[in-house]
Amino acid sequence: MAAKRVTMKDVARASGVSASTVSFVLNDAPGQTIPDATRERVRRAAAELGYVPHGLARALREGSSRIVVLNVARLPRDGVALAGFIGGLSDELAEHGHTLLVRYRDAPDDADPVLAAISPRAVLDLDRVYFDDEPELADGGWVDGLAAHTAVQLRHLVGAGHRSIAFALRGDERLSRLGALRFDYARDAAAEAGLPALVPVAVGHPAAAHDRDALAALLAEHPEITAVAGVDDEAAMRVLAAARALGLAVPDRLAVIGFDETPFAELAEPPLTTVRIDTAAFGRRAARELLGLPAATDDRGSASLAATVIRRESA
Amino acid sequence: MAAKRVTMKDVARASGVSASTVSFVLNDAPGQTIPDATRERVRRAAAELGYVPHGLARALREGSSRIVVLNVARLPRDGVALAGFIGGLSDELAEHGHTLLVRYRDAPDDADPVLAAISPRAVLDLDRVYFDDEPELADGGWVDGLAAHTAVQLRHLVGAGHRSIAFALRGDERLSRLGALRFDYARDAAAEAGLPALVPVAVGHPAAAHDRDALAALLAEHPEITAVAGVDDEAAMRVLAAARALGLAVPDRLAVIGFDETPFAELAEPPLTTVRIDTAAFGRRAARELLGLPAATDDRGSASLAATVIRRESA
DNA sequence: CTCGATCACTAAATCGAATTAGTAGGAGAG
DNA sequence: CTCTCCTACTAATTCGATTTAGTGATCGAG
Repeated sequence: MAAKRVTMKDVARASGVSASTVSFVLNDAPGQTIPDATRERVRRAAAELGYVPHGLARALREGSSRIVVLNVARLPRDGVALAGFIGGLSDELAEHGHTLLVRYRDAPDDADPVLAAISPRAVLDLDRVYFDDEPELADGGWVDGLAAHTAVQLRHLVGAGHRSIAFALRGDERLSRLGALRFDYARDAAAEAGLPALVPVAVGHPAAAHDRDALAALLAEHPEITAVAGVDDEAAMRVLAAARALGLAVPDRLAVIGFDETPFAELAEPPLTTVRIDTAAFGRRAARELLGLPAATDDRGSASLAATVIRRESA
Repeated sequence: MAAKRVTMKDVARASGVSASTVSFVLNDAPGQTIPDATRERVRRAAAELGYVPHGLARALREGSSRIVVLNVARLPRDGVALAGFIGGLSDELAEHGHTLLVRYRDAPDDADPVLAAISPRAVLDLDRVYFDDEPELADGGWVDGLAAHTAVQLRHLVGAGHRSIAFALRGDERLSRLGALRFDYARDAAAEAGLPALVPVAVGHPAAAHDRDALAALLAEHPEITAVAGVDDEAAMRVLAAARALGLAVPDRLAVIGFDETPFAELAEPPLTTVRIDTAAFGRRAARELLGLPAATDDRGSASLAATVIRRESA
C-alpha cells in the first residue's frame, strides 16, 4: 500500500479521455457510444500503467463488493466436511469473479461493524442455518440435505437387518447442535422404518475408560441393540475401540457405521463403514444460490448431493 | 443491505452539529475543542439512531481497513493444526479490534484485485511462507517452529534407543511441500544425533494393498529399521495398519510416532504416540506480529510454542 | 429548413467517511 | 484600545470509483 497507486485519473490522462470514459470502457458499460479505437487506447493505457481498480471505492459507489463471506462461528472447524464445502463454494464463486472469505469468530451475531466494512455481496451464515433457523428449509432437508443423509445412514443398518439401533454422540461442544439435529433426524428415520425408539450413547469423554463403560452400560440396558450409527466417523471409531475393549465382535455382535468419511475410517480395526457426502457439491450449489444464479443443469448436480454408503467391514 | 443506512449526516442532523464534529467526537480526534455536553449529545444521537460507521468509506479515506486476511491457498485445509492456528489468530486479532478472514483460493499469487477491495490491514500468506520463502526464518525454525517440532519427534525415537529410522510421507497433494520440509528437518535431526541417513517411505496410495507392500519393501531393504516417524498422524496410522497386516509387533518390532495429534490417534490399535503442537499459540503470536505489537510477556508464550510428545503405546 | 436521433464524449455529483483549513466570538494581557 | 490566543464549531476537500445529466456536432427524414 506504500507505492503510489495508479488511479483511473492516471489512465484517463494517459489515454486522453475523461475518467468517466475510462470507467465506461473498463466496465463495458451499456448505453455508451465509444468507438473501438478509443476503447483500445484506454485498455492499452490501463495495461501499461498496471491499473488495478480500487475495490473499496468501487464498492462504496456500487453499494457492495465482490466478496462473499462464509460465517462458520460455532460449527466444527476441523473436519473434511467443512473443508470440502469451502472448496466447492470458493471454486464456484471464483468462476463468477467473486472471492470467498471465511470468518471463524465465535460470535453468533453477524451485525459486526468490522464485517460491514467490506460490504460483502452476500453472507452465508452457516451458524444461523444450523443454530437459529430450520436447517431442513435451507440445506435440502429430507430431499438431499443433512436429514436425507442421516436417513441413508440409518437405512443401511435397517437394510442389513438391524431392528434395534443406538446413535453415538460425542461431547465436542462444537458438535452439540449438529449432533442434536442428527439424532432427531435419525430418530425420525428409525420411526419411519417402524423401528423401536433410537437410543443415544455418548462417547468421547476424556476419562480413559469412559467409552468402554458407556457401551457396556448401553448393551446391559438394551441387549437387543445390534447396531450403532455414529454422529460422525470419530464417534463411530470410538465405539469400535470400546467394542474391542469389551471383546465384542464387529459387525457380528455389533455393527457400526460412521458419517462424513474421514481418511481415518479405513484405518480403523475393522475398517469403518461410513457415509460419504460430496460437500463440495453443496458448496457449489450454495455459491450459485448466493449469486442468484440458476441451479446447475448438468448431471453432476443431484447425483452428487446424495449421500453414498462406503461399505467396509464394520457394518 | 436493503435498509436505509444511518450515516454520519443523520447523526449530525439529530445532534445539531456538522458531520465534521460528529467525526471528531466519535473518533476522539486530538486537537479539537469540543465541550463534553456537545460530545455527549453526539454520542447519544449516534446510539439512538443505531449508527454504525461505513467501514468502506472509512477505509477508503484512511487507506486501510481493520481486516486481516489469512491466505491458506495450497496448504492442507482439514486438519486440527490449521483449525487451532486460525482459532488463536482470530481470537488475538479480535482482542485488538480486528477481524480475521480466511481465503482458501488455490492461487499462490495474492495480487488479487478483488482482495484489494477490502484493503486489509495485513495479509498473512501461509502459502508463501511455506512455498516460496524460507520457513525457518518465519515460523520459529529450529527454535520453536516446524523444524524444532520435527526434532522433538525424532528425538523421542532416538531416546527410546532407535538407531535406524524411516520417515512416512503420504501422497496428499496439499501435503507435498510440508512433507518435503518435514523430511528435510527430520533428516537433519537424525544427522545431528549421529544416526544413519533417514529413509523415506510413502503411504496413503489409493491401491488397497499399497501401504502393506510399501512397508514390506522398506523392511526388506532396510531390516535394521526399528522405528517410523510419520509426517502426520494419518501417515503414522497407515503405517500401523500396514504393520498389523504384516503381523509386525508394535512397538517391539517397529515403533511408530505421529505428528499433530488428531483425535483419532488414541483410537488406533495400538494407541498412537504423537507430537502435539499448540497451534493456537502460534496463531496468537502471528496476530501480535501482524499488528506490530510486542511479543506477549506471560509464561504462556514460549512454553506453549514447544512441541510435546503424547506418549501412548506405539512408540 | 427543422427536428429528432445518434455519436462521442464530458463535468459534476454521488457514495460516506476523515481531514484540512478555516471563522466568529470572547477573554485576557499589554 | 489593540493584539493574541483559545473555544466551538464549520464548509470544503479528499479518497477513487461509478453514475447522472448533459453538450456539441452530424446526419437523415419529413
